[in-house]
Amino acid sequence: MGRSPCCAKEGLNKGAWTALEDRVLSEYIKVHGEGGWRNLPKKAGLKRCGKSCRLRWLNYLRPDIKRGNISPDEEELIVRLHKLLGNRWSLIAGRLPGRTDNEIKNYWNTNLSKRVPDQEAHSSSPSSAGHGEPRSNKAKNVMSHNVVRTKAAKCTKVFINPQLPRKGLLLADDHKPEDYHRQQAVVDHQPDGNGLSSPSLLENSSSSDFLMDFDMNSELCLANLLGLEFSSGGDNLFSEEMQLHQQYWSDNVGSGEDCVADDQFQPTTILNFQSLNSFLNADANQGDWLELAETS
DNA sequence: AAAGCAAACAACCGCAATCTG
DNA sequence: TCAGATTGCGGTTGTTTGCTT
Repeated sequence: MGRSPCCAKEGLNKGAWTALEDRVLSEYIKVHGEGGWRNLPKKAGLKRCGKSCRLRWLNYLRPDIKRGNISPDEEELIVRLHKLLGNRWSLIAGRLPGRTDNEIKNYWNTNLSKRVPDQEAHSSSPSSAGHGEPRSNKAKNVMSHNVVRTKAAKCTKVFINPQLPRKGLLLADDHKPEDYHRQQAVVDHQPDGNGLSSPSLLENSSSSDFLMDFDMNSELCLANLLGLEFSSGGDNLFSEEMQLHQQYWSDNVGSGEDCVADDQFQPTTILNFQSLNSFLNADANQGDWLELAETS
């Protein structure tokens, strides 16, 4: 019943890897490079499943891996990223050079999940079920209820239409009302040294809608983001809005709440409607006010 | 010293996403 | 376009290690 195994199990080694197996795998990958995991064991002469080889390489044998001694800074970053992203270990690991998703996951489950406030542990960490609950409790991965998440997409622009009492923000392209007139002024962006944008006014229009491009560099480390500030581009029509966004980001992104980036941390801005409501003094519903405009 | 227990961590498994022919 | 193959991710489990009694 069920799906067939990923590879034939007969005669394959399981359990801990030996030093010899490690050496064989490392040597093989040095020569042939990563990839082709399914056939790798046969070619390398290992009695292991391809998945097992991949895991062993990625988590332990790769030369650029740091292991153990997670620093307080890293720890803090893990906590914040987890609050932001939930149990998306690979994404979290991607922000911590040299750390693997498995290590971070283990570290979280054995150390951090016990320390973070109950509220968070329960809302975003299914594996926090480790608090005395049986291991067989197969909690599925559930995102924090207050985190909005989308498919990965390069989304950089948030449109705000103040004419719809601070809730007119746009819907995703698919759902945009036909009568919507995008008369926004356009705020251009000039990436600064942090890879962030420094919006500047390009064009104005009779409407006070505007477009802001956060343009976070895909390589931007969250550590940079946590302390980010927008430059408002001087006194202009949009200063107030800029300040609101700056306030939002420093209040919420900075603390890791109610905001999430896409899978590659590509330029994506997703604003939780409750948070936005609170600072826009609006009463929007999800989908009422937010648009992520795909730019690629 | 030994048994019991819990914590830590390495590895496995199933599923989903992505790739490829 | 689609089905099968492959890869990657995250939850779970098994084993080892260290502490306590």
